[in-house]
Amino acid sequence: MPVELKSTINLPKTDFPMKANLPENEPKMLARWEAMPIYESIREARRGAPTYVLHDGPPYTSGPIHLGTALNKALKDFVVKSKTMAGFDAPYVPGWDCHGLPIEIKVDQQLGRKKLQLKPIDVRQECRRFAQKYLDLQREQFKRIGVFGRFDRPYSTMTPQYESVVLETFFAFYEKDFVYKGLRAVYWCMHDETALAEAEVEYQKETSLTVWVKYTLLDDPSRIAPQLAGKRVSTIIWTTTPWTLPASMAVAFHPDEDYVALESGGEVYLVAAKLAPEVIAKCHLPEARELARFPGRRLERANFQHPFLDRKILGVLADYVAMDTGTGVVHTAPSHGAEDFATGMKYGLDATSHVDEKGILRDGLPEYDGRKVFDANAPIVALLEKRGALLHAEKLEHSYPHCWRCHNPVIFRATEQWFISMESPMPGGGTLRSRTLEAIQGVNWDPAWGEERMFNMITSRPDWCISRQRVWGVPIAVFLCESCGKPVKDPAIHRKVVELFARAGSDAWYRKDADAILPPGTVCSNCRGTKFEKETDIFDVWLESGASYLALRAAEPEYGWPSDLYLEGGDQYRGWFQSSLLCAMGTKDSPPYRRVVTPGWTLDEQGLALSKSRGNDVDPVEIAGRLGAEIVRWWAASVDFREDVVGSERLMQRNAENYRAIRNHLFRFVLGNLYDFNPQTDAVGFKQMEALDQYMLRQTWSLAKEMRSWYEEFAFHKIYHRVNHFCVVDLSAFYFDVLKDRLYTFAPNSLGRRSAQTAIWRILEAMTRLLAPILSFSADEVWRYLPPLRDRPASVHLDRFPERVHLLGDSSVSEIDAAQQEAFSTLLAVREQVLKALEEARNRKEIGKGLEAQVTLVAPDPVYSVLAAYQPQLRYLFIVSAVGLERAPSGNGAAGVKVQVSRAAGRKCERCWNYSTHVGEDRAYPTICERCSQALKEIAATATAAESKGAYGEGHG
RNA sequence: GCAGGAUUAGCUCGAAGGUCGAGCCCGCGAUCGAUAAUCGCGAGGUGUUGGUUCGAUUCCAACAUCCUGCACCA
Repeated sequence: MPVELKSTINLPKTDFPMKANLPENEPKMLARWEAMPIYESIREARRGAPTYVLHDGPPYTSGPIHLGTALNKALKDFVVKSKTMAGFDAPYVPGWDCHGLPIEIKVDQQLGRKKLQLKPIDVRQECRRFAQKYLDLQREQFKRIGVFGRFDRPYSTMTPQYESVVLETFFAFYEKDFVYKGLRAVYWCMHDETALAEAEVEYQKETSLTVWVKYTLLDDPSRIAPQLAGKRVSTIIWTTTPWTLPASMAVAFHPDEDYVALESGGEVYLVAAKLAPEVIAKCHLPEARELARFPGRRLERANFQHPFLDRKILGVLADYVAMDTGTGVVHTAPSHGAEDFATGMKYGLDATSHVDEKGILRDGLPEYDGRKVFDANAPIVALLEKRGALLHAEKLEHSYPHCWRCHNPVIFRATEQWFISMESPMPGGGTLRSRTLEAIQGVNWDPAWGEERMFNMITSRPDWCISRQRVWGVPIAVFLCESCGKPVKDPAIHRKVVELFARAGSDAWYRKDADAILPPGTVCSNCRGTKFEKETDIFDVWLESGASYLALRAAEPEYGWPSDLYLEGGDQYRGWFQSSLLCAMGTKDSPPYRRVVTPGWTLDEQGLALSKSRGNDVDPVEIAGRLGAEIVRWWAASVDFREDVVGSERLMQRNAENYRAIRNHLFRFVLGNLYDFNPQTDAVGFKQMEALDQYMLRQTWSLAKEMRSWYEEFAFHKIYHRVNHFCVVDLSAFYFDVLKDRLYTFAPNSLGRRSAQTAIWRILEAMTRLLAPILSFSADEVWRYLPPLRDRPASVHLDRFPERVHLLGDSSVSEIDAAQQEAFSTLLAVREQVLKALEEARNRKEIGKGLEAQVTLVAPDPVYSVLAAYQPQLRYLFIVSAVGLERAPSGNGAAGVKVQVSRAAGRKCERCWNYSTHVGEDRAYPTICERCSQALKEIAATATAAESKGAYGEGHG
């Protein structure tokens, strides 16, 4: 084709790159946002608008973020940005959870033996440094994946202001008498003299001496079974820890399992039926004979004699009594086992521990008193033998808990702990538990099963143990009377300590002596004592994070009550959702959230958890550096987050491909065809537009409404799939393909071309805004390539979602034109038939591209009349050179349309590639068709006009 | 063991008591005027076993597998 002819074709032109080069360009965009600064600009733009508060759950600062964390933050970002674009003032204050055991353990490991020489205040300093390091790292990582928020002033549980609110929250419970101090069995390392958390315990193989011990029944045995009247009856327990026998307070039976009374050698033994054979063998009970059989519950509250102490032992029931080893009868020492303790509480048993912090037995018989627990085993066994209570002893290898740090065996030991009672009476009636259960029903749980789950957990949870024997946390800042041990409860003193914390942080508790904090002349209300010591325990970190929204509001009262949304993983039903709820109920008697949304877990393609050691780990920051943060975001939008989601390298790759399609199909194609379009002067009114353009604009407006409602229900994956479909199928494969003829070959300023440009411009303007919450980088990149408009904000993120006027241009245009809608769905259905027929012709080598063909349609009514009405458009819709139409006598719908394909008549126009019988009629251009001839005349006329007028501005500059 | 959840195409998803469907991937082809692009055609599936029903992938029950919490090895 001659150069001057080629130059009359309006080919796309844009600097908007096909290759996103996200890893390189995203940081530039981040720098631009930082310079604005974007978060503050958005808040400013929404000042005075109704607020929407998503309260951030604080991630723990002990390492870099992982894919689950990234998903969590991306989802929150989608919510905040979409609310912003919907017109809300949606602040987002990210938070971090900095205290607690995992950090203290890691710091312990770093310090090694040095820790023993350090004061608590120094250890805390190390922990603070550790937490701050990861807070800073995570902050950068969240920003890198495009999250907007108040990152320069986040909330953190280790700031003085926050710590003071934690303490204040505790005092609110304390002053209302929700708090008590009591015993509880915890893991205890006697070597390190400290309580251990579950996380600090590791199991190792250990050989222990196990014993079968006789407990004699004190009651009249006929009350259990008449056959036992007058007999000498005992039960047999089995234990691997003989040293706990001095603390034995009860024997536990399974309520529903069968027990038998075995007579042997003139005595009767009560053991589980299922274990009777084993007991007979091990304890050498000759000629054992079953006298009676009954369920374990018959033995509840029976009285037995302790084998060597002057103590009545109570028969109790417990579901955990197992029937696989032992005797089916469990000796119960409430001070030395978690379950034993719980059972003890239920039956009101004494849980006082007579084992001291060094693991030494106190207040016992001379045989074992003063010995370390494991050293007491042998003398206790000897004692049992002497008293005739030992039926059998043997060695057993089993797994036993050990201290993670010194690797010595640990024990259970009842110690004093602080609790918030779930049965605390509330001022307005009910208890903390019952009022919380009521409140749960007023929250919008999403998914809905959350309500039942939380309800069940609150129903069955024990009192909240809020104390820990650790240093990295907020101290329970209560004074204890030195003479009577009673804690001081005085609101005036509490206020003073809270103020101290707010001023100097909780480190002050470690720096100052009690006397320096307490007002002079403080007297114990219990014993009139005047000397006090400081409680050394710290709070459970869940109490800290549970106070997060209270802390945020204390600092900035403009945050309303309650917050609109909490969004965290399912593990937070036990954690943050629950602790936040209880803290809010205790202080404000209402839940802290209106709605709770729970994403699923992030797993690999096999459904396994992601982990570095497994090698299936996907690092979101690494992906951002290699493929782009946008890809992580696009992935986060693609999955149905309410269920477990899959994250893998393969999926990231696929989403990178998919992203590229959106970029080319939508962004680049439209921008390339707007190079000479100035909306102020070139836009065509809706009513003057081509029917196809009108139809596509209405489709887009319908999509916009759909997307807005999906944003409202957080159905991001629906947005993802619908947008994908829209870009690939509706736009690229159909609309844009059809439009190329009009955009490229029509005279630049012709109505047909301007109509198309107006439509694609409006579509892109709308889609850019609608995608901004998810594709935050790309949308803002596109923003800078869009034709300039007055009042266009500096960033898409400062703008709002499109309204009807932005797509339909005029409120007089109806949203829906049912007839047009119907007609196009018919035309599209026929189009499919045509494309199939063309493909068949292509396979027969009759044609190559569609324009080499002409088709004849034989259609029945009502399809025929639709086709007839749109006849002049059909060749463009089908991208062929000519369409003939005949009425068929009968048939059914679009599927009944017959399509005949033949080679197009005439010659190929060199300019537009359509075939026409009129090619050659223009003497100036003998190789072009009549349409092109007309177009060239228009171009020439415009050029002449422009010349006479002088400079001609080609759209925007 | 307890509580909650899941199972639909190779992958990510959508729908629905009535032949399920989309995009990607894959195969074949067209095109070199969206070109490290674009277009067309094609192939491909409801975890297992029962029950309710004219009809079940959908409703119900069991089972299997997986995920998340929690409890536990005296």
